[in-house]
Amino acid sequence: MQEVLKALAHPMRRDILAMLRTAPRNASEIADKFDVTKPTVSGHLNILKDADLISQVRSGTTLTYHIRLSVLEEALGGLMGMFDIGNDKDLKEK
Amino acid sequence: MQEVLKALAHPMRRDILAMLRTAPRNASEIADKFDVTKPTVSGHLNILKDADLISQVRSGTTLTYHIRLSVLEEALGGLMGMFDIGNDKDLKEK
DNA sequence: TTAATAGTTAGTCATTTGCCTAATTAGGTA
DNA sequence: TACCTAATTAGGCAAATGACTAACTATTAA
Repeated sequence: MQEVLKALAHPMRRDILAMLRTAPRNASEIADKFDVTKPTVSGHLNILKDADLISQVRSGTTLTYHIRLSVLEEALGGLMGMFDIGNDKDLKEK
Repeated sequence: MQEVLKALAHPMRRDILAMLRTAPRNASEIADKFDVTKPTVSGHLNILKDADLISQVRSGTTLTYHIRLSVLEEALGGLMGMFDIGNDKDLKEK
């Protein structure tokens, strides 16, 4: 969870995840969407990968990135649980 | 949302929020729970306050901190929405 | 094997973070 | 007033972050 929250703390990384939510993309496609250099994007991708929020698949010279939605869901779920938020389970207070 | 996610990225700040979730506390009570100095805790409280995740009420010399759960809920809700997560609304895909 | 392309890693630098100690502010009380 | 306690702000420092340019690795194609 710590890794995931750190990863989510940067807006560009959230935007990368959001664009991968639609479809997988390779590094160049991702980099084109942002006004920074490729190495910078590569760094952000590494952080997302360390948090296990994305996976990569090589095909020739290109690396395609996929979002790992379940990891995101688990982290957010854990956070909600930590604060007892989102329990639609109609108020089953003790 | 940016401020909230930055605030949530530090474990001590999440723990502070979790303890305020149970009941309001003053700065000393909070500081006692952690193995750091008061100024350090005060710094974390400032960051939580900047994110609007807590509010403070003075009573004499003591400041009592309250969690602002709605802010947390909104931020997490926004995040879920950003990734289309947690829509229990039985799959109403377009 | 030489070259071209996709992408990463290495190295540098400025800024931010997180912690500490010391000093200061705010309020209550003798 | 003077003093005590609660808590903050100020200042300093090491480590982490986020960006860049330059150099390197990996794969395909001529």
